Amino acid sequence: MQQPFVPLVRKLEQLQALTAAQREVLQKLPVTVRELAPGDHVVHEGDKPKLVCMVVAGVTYRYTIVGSGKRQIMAFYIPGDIPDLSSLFIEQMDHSVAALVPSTIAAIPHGAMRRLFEQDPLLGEMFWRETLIDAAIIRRWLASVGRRTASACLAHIICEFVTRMRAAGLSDGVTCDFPMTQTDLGDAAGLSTVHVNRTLRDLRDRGLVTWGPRSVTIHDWAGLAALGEFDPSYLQLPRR
Amino acid sequence: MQQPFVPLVRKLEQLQALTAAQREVLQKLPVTVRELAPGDHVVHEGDKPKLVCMVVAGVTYRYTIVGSGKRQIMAFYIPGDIPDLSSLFIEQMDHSVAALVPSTIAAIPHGAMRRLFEQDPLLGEMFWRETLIDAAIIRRWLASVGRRTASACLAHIICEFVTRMRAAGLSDGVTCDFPMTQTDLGDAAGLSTVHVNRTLRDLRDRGLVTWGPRSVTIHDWAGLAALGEFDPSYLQLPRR
DNA sequence: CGACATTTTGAGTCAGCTCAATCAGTGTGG
DNA sequence: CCACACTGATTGAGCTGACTCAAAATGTCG
Repeated sequence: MQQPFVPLVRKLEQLQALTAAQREVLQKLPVTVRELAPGDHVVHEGDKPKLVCMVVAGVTYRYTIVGSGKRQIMAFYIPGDIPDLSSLFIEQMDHSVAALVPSTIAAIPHGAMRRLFEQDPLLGEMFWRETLIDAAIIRRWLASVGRRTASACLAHIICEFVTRMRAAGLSDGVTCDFPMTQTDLGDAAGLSTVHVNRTLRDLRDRGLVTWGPRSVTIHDWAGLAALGEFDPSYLQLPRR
Repeated sequence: MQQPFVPLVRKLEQLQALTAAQREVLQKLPVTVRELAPGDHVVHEGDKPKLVCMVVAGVTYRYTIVGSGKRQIMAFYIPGDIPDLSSLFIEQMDHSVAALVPSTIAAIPHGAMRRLFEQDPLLGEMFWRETLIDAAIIRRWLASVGRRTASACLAHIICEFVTRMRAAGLSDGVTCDFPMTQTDLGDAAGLSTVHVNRTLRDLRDRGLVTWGPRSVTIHDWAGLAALGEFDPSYLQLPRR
């Protein structure tokens, strides 16, 4: 099976190359690999995890349920991401993380992560930076949900996901696995499933994207990015 | 004038007492104190700051402007908060921070912060934790804006602000300075000013809150919290 | 093939929007 | 002390983007 740290190392190295020692320290972290079926939870709201979970393969998402029973998805996580890194410093989960598709995750004990940061504070700062990028993504979503139209919001979500998948080496930037259902997209964008359906049809009718089985193809990147006001700089990816 | 670090030390000590050494190291950080008028900027989107700015007095807010010219406010910051701590690890600002009312901020050079974290990694982790709480707040806003009604969203914002002000020793939990205009609240909640006005009137008519000049009084905390589905645990305040 | 999940469409409704005034509070200059 | 300017709160009226309910069509998978 794939070395679990490959996606993470790849991501961290986008900022700056790791030393051989750093790479080795990472790869020696004690991990427990786990396979998840769609809908299986990584953590539940209210849990007090003693591990952090890194996505190795698949897609997971962060969500919460509000009083009326509605769900708000707050992020999608792809290989290399650590959705619950915050549990290292915030004891109790204030949201849940679950798998969207069959996924592989690697659990690392909190203690091992803490020792890693003591041993190599620069690695600690790199992880801190990752949590800041995660926050920047959420702020973009907030701006989209609060102040953009349904079509702009969905266009932004599509552009962002494909860009991140591309950076992870999982898309060529044109066609991309896209496993979210229309219900998922609605819960991410604060829209009803019906309205997502009509809005996506509109994107298709405008010649921006087409849909395959659990995948998208972007036919007019400039048009889609303009519609979604998507500027990837907040993702802190290397210009390519 | 007030020691600039008093609000920050107070906030950090809510988790655990600082050692005398830690308190001293903090208070020896080189700061430049600056007074801001309402609307003055701490940083602009696109800037590459070389300082971080701590709120000493007043209120600042984080916002971005979307393509249509609409503004989305993404956080309010009160004394003790460091709105742009992320600039330490993310070079370019992807949003702006400005003063809502006459405010005092203290600027600390990035280099001094970095040395602080080297010198005392535990302090570094405390600051990391603060950025994670900031992210948790944004996620709550996302859930509110995406999936709650206008009245619930505004009730949540009010409860959260008063709770944080209380924790900072700036409110008794009943009456609180509340300097946001209805336009500001709309830009925070993703609503129009007109609708904010009607929704706030509704909260008043239900006997939940009354409004003074730049202040609120909460008459029925349980009712307001229930309406806004407000559970303060995500703020990581000590139970009192 | 059957059961279930997902997408699609139609039709009617409504929360929240825009436009347009009006009213109230505050500060400023004369 | 008053007129004026300006900001912010309030109200009315009509509109619309997005919602809900309901059902049909299309996958998908054991």
